[in-house]
Amino acid sequence: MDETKSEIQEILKGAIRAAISAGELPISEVPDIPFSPTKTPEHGDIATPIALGLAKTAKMAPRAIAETIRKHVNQTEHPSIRELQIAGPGFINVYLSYEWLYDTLRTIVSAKRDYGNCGIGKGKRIQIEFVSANPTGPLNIVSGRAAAVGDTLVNLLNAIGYEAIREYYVNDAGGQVERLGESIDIRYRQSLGEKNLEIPEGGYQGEYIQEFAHHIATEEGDVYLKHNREKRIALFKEKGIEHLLGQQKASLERFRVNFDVWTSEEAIRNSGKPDQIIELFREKNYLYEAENATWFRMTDFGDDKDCVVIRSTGEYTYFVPDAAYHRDKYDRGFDKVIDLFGPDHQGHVPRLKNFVKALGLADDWLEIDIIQQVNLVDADGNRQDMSKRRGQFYTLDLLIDELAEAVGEEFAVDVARYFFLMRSNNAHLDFNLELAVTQAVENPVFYIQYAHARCCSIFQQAKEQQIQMIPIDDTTLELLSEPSEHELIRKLADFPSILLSSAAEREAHRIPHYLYELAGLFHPYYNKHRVLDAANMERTHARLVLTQCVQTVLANGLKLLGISAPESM
RNA sequence: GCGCCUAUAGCUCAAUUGGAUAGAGCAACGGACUUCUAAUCCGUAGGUUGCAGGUUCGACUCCUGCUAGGCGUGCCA
Repeated sequence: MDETKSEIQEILKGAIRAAISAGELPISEVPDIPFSPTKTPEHGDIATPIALGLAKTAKMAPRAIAETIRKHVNQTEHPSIRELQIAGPGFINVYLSYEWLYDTLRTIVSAKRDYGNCGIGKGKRIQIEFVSANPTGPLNIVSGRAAAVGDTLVNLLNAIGYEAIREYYVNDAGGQVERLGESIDIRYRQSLGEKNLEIPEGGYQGEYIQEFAHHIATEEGDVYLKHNREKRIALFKEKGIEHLLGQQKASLERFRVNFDVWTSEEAIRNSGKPDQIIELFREKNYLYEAENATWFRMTDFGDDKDCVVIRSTGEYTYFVPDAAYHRDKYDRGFDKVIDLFGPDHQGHVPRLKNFVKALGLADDWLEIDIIQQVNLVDADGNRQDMSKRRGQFYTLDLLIDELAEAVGEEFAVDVARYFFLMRSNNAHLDFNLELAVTQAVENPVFYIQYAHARCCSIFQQAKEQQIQMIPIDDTTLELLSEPSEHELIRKLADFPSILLSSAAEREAHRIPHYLYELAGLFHPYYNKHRVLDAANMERTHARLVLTQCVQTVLANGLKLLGISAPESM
């Protein structure tokens, strides 16, 4: 399709050039030819608003310009153009020869699993960091959204020729995990019968902490009481991280998200890189001392406030290991890194970017994308706060469990992933668990999967009727002459550009919407026309090719989303 | 106060770099299984794109102001 587009561009440019020479178009330069999307087949295969754009400089009516351009296209010289039509305020609608549709099918059949992919990324290495939840509790549905989106983004980037990997930053250092250790300690001692203990301010109230502490108490008894409090907290912190991180890993695996690299904040802190960075910043005179702390001159980088990098206690704030972590990413040779953040870390974005700049790295090396929040709403539509510390949240596992009861385990993951992936990243998502479960059965993902299953079923039937597939070159594709067939093939032809723009603009949700539209063309076609017809084998073979192509594109798209493509339902 | 995100059909959401008549699903109503799978199809109905201006051939999209909600905003991450 890209080749066809540039061919059309050249033809139109030639026509404009000829019109200028003939003195019929008073402009000095031949412009680039933009294309506008054709929403309906009535707008042709390709459409351009070029005449509208030239109206001002040429001081002519757009339709008159379009007419002039059309006049200078010698159609007999260009068999790829079936018809040029001028429509609306002055759009030039290009109807291509049907041959391009059949070429699309040939392309799909030969590319198969690779159809839609391209090499634009040239093998450049990209790291995407996402989820990166604190190891202080189970993953909630917010992390589920991030996991689904990040995972798909990596698939998309790999499909367009990058070498992308998934990375998870484990915040196993700092105040939060300290509170975790303290909270386990309290629950542990309570479990052993100690009274008058309370979870401290900022501690973790969730039941899972009680259960875990109780488990330690019953399994290992009071052996930890022989240590002093500080030592106990350190031990419990370590035990807690191991336990909760293990839980998170299991949840992610169940959700079909497999990270390539897990990086520990503790390890970064101990690597010496934070100290090197402080040293570097000091040399560059980015730091100063005030109020007993060490500050970074963020205002020199355009921020309105400076920020503390070394607390009065002597500890680094999270900025330092974070900057060190990004330095580490750079040292590992990534051409680009993408961080997916939640909106609660939005304030961190300009600062992290400034730190990266202070390290001397290029501005566009680090990209930070925000995935908007997921709000929990009750049956009346009222928002409920989620708080890991207070123990109020819905876990990803609970979501999948509930969905699994309605539709089974495999489809539960499909439904959940689709649910998160169909939204654009900056849509604030109101989540009602009850509704999600009752609507699971009506989830649009089944519409897509069912279309795929139907394709498979046709081939199953063909096999039973002993209808053999024949080579595509021996197939009379011209028999695919129904408008609905042309529309289907046009949609199939869109896939590569949808994939590309979806990856390039980090808009994973376009894939689910595209697949839904494709299924939405296939189902009516299936209902109206029969593929297998013993009385018309020539057409049967042509339609089998079309069916195969629909199946291929659906399967390729679903694979990008990490959603299964069932052969029967 | 300042910064970011959001506001589209009763509900949940789409709409490619500014393009032609703003689209789906759910919910409502009426139809279609002796058929390659009815998790499907066909039809009806549903809109001042939060409000007010501006930019231009053209605005859901860009700019300004306003309203409402969410998030963030110097030693939590």
